[in-house]
Amino acid sequence: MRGRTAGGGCPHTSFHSHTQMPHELPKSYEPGAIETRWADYWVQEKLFSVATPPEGETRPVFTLLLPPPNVTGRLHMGHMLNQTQMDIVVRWHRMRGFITLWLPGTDHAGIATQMMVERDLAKEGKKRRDLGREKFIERVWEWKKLYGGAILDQMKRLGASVDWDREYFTMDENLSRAVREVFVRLYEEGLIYRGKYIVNWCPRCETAISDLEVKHEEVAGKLWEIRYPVIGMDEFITVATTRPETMLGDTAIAVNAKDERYTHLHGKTVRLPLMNREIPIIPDELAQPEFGTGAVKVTPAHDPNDFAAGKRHNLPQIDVMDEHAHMNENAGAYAGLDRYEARKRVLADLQEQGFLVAEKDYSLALGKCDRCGTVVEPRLSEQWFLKIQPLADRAKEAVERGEITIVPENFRQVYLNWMNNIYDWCISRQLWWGHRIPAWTCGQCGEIIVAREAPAKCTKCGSGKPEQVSDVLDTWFSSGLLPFTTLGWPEKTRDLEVFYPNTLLITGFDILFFWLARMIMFGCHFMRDHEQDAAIKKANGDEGKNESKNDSVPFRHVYIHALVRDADRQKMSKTKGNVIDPLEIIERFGTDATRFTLAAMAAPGTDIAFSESRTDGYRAFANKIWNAARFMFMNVDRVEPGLRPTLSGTSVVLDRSRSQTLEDRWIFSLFNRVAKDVNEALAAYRFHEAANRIYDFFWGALCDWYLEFCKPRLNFEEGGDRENARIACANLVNLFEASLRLLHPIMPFITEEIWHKMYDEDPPNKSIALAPYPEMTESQVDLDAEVEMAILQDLIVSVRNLRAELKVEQKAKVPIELFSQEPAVWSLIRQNDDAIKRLANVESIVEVAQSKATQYPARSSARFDVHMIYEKKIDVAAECERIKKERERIDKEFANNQRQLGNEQFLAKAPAPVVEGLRRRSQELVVLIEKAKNKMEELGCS
RNA sequence: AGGCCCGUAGCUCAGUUGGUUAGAGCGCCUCCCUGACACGGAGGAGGUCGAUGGUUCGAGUCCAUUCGGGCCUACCA
Repeated sequence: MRGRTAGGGCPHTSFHSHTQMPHELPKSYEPGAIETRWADYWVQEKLFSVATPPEGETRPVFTLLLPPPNVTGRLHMGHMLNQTQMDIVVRWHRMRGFITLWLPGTDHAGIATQMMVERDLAKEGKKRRDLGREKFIERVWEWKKLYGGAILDQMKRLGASVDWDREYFTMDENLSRAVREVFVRLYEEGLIYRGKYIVNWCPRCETAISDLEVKHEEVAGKLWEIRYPVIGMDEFITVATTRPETMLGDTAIAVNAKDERYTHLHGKTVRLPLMNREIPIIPDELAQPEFGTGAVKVTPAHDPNDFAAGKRHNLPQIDVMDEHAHMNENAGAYAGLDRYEARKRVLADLQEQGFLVAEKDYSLALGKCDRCGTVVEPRLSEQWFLKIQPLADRAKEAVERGEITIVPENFRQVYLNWMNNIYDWCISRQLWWGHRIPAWTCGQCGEIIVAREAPAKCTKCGSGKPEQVSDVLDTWFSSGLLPFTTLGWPEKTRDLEVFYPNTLLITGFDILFFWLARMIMFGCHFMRDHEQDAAIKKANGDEGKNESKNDSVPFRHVYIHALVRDADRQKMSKTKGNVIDPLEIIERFGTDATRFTLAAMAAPGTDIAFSESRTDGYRAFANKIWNAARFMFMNVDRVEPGLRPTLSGTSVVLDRSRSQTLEDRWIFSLFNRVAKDVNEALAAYRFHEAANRIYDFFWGALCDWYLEFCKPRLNFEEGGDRENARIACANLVNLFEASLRLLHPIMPFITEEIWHKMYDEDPPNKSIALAPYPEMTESQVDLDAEVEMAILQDLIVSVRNLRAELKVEQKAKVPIELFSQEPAVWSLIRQNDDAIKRLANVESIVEVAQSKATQYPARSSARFDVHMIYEKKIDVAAECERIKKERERIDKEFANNQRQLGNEQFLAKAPAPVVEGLRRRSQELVVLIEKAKNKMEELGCS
């Protein structure tokens, strides 16, 4: 239900019926109902859906991909920060006239989703193997249908202006087809290979995981030294290990060839304790003389370095564990034991048999599964790998050459460092949920067939029904393709032509390598011959810099956002229990206030310590806006019912033809300045600057000064001029409307609500989101007005200041005497006599020919002296104290100025405006010092 | 082991290429329920910018060292 809260009556009923104001607004802003209403409206009206632009389109394009949240996910503060920033940038571009596409979707999240469903199954006492692969996958799809949309629904509450018609899921048929295509092409190009290598294995998830999915944790462990008897000699060789149970799989001892301590043992063998196996001593660089004893055990099946050494020396690989990290039949007497149990027994037995030499405290970086925390076990297994170097080279180049810019810039270096030290990527996972690898094994001859569709028979031996490999692909393999697959690849679609490369990517640094790096690798590889529509590329410009740029990159700009922490700067985590639920915050303060908080705190590169008190403050800001609107409506309804804004392009319309009051000139000047700053801030992702600038303008300038100045003009009934009131109203309405547009990207809901009301629910666009964004109009910047206003403000504040100090009753009006040496100041004060009286609570202003600065109570500025006529016992001591303090400050500054101005080096080297400014200030200071001195004398201060 | 970031008012944070008097929100103190708003208005207190040294006419800002806090990358047994 949209519509005014007052309901019922005709909005244009005449001004005489005082019972019914057309714009009746509640006294305070309640965001809840208003926000959900507009959130629904935006989705239902499909306001942000983008049709494929036809040939010949000449508008600039802005494309942004939503980093797909896991289907299993629930919205957290990180999402909200990310999405708020994206929405701000997206709304801003849309309002600036870009064809703006923001693509939403979710990620199938292999391990996470499988775990969720396995947990459900466990409640029924079942395991996934009880169901079998097909049934299990059906079950996952059911789960996805039921819960998978939750996070996207939550997004709607944030107001995210995405194109819901283009929502994707990484397991959609078209995206899956693209994944198969990519796999096959990479395989055909020789970039994907299969082989038996050591991978990171999670015994709980029962799958291989990539290097990135291993989190290292520094723990206090032990280093055990074990001695192996050298055969045929009365000697032992001692090695050190942190994982003694792996010694069961040792197939050699390595020593460094240059290590003279062991030269005499070259070519000898040792007897492996517990297993009673004879293994050689080999010279290999694996052993570093400086470390430990200089000799190292070699276990090719359980350690990546040992694996490599084993290859060099043709050593057997003895795998002593199974996929659950239990010891297997190769572990002899220890078969069947869990790895840690086996460790205990092995150590005990070694001890007993006299082979354990020492047990030392040792700090080691233990690798744990990112997903479940289980200690990762290096495991020898058959996996699929992506040869990364060729892809990384291009991906590196794209960033080095500036075809992709990264903000904040330090992440550029992080990215390049990583690319420079990259290893092949293990892309196969032993899971059921995910994109199954498009490869088949022939049961007959063992041939591996990689194909887009299931082959009917073996391509080599011709026997029937090859079986598809059971592994699926790493989830990031498919999400790395999204920038082009969501636009229709491998088809050469018009969408690709228009929207690729994406303009921007906003994401967190935590998936810099997982996702961002992979998108760049895949994009540069698969889109290498791509060219964006020339007209659109030109329209987009980037000041012309884009035109020479390569169009294979997945996006032209990257903005990396910070981490949201709790108010005590602690990282939020479920285990710590300090997670702030954004929806709960929204419930309490409103989405707008929450968004504003995140924007205002989002200085690039700095983590955000989310504090509710800030949000509370911004809720007050929303309320302030609401009440300023009430004030405006109240006056419009009284002065000129039915008055609407004169929406004209990107500027604010100032009616300069008739009334040109100082406050109008001033606020319009300021507005334009702010518009300029905000546009610049947003262009540089300086969200906090944009937010603060608008906040200060709206509250500190518009509400605190402009509206106060306007009041008498609007009040024509009390003898005012009705025409003047009309002009004031029109200007106020236009200014307000433009301010709403300026604020809209950050606070979309309240701005939408008020904006519609300004047009009596019949606005020129379906949404303020489709109205143009304000830009600076140079001609409306009015420096004189700004200077004049500053003098008036200074005067008013001075008088308020005196009143507060003398504790003059709030209601009492006092006369003041004013002096200035400048005729211009005189006329300024005369023209604004009424405003000064009202805002400073002054009864009368008497112009005096002689300064009364020395008579208490008085204040001075460089431009005027004001003396208040008020009979009250003066606290001479306190006043002296105040002046003294002020003088100290001025003296210090003056001394500093003189020192600099007396310095020839400074005069010679400092830029002219700085010297100029200092000189001007010095003159002011001389005046101020003189005034203060006189006053002190007058008062008889010591 | 290598790299990165942070340390500014009681709290949370701004302070773009070094340039005149270091800012904001919240909190605190005083006064005011004035017809947009007490989620408000007016005024005020509060900082030797972690420490030391250097570059410079000039440093919160640049450099070095150091202390404290955080993060990322790394196959050293």
